[in-house]
Amino acid sequence: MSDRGDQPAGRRPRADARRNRARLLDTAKAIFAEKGSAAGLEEIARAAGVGIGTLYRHFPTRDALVEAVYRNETAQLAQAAERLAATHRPKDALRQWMLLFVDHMAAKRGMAEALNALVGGPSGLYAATGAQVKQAMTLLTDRAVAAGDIRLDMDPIDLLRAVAGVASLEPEPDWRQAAERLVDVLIAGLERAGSAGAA
Amino acid sequence: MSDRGDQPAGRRPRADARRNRARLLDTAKAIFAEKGSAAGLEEIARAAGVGIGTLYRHFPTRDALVEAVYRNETAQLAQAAERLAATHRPKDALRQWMLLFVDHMAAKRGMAEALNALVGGPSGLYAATGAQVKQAMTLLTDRAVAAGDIRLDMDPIDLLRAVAGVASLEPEPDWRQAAERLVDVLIAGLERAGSAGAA
DNA sequence: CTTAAATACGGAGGGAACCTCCGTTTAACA
DNA sequence: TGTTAAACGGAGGTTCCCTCCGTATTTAAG
Repeated sequence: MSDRGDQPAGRRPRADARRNRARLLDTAKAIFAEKGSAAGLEEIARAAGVGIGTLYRHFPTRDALVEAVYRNETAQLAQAAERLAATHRPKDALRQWMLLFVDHMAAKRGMAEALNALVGGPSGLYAATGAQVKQAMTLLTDRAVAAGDIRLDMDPIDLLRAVAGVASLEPEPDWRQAAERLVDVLIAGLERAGSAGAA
Repeated sequence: MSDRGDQPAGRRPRADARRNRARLLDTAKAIFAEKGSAAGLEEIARAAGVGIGTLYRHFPTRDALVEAVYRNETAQLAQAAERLAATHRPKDALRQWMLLFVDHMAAKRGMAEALNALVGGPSGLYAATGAQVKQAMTLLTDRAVAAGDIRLDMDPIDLLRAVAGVASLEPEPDWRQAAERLVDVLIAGLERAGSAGAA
């Protein structure tokens, strides 16, 4: 199962509530992975063995459900950023983490779409998880800039958006490879960004 | 109005059919620009003063309508590619055209989404218009490669996808600027692509 | 153990959008 | 002007979204 859930104070949450919540998360994860995050919510509820009302009580919006499902994934991603920052030289850490980001999109097909949206809104939905990703990326780019590895006069999150843009479309066979190439092109470009605009 | 429409042989197409088709295109263009290409089709039909059945007869799927609406825009884009190729040095032409691509996304807000999808499927929907864009991009990158300006071991269309990824999200204020920066980073990266992977 | 109160369950049903189907209307051509 | 192919338009079936509320279950107090 994939969630712990805190209850700050008062009565203990009911056993069935916790059980159903966990079931919904697991089921949703499976179905999102298979059919993308546009899958029907009624289908998820049915597959989880609960009523549609229960789904909506736990996750008032589709976004809330998507975010809850992928909270674990993004948490892993954030952890990895810290680990890489501790064990690799700045530029390598950045590059590897972006590739890891690609891998996470590759792992579950439906996740591409979700991660894309996750990175999407500055203050919008997904704010909580989106911030994790943003923070991880910022950590890595700041380090690389400080080390003099790269120059960066843009929002680092836009680099991820670019990668996501390549990865979030139809399942072409060499899709992951394309994303990897793009990462390398971006890294190479960052090493001298600012000197290309002399048209 | 925005469409000519050919009729290969036989009876001349009816006047009302041509009129309604043109109205639908103009109305759809306006509404897509305002609300994105997810706007309701019934709304478009109503605004154009025709029945929903008429809309579906002319454009059997939502994609068919979107493609028809943006066919002109992408045709312009394709023309611009040839013009730039004729008047600029290869690398500059490529860069300028990618910026033009950004401008087109900026022009009509709803178009970002549409262009994104346009560039999306390799053989999927939007095949016809998508090919125009792909061809333009390929022309420019081939030239730049031949001139020795850049190295390119990836599908050139992925570069556009990356740009589209940055541009197709929430309306951040400095959005167009971000896309421009990305173009420059990409161009810079292409000038030495292949040497960054030495992790 | 019993019981009251709080909490959660589940699905009926209203609403919106999609798309099809077909009886009616209109324009093209002789 | 008459015939006929083509086009019109909207009613209605389907699917999904989400809300609302009567019923069932769990908790914890007595």
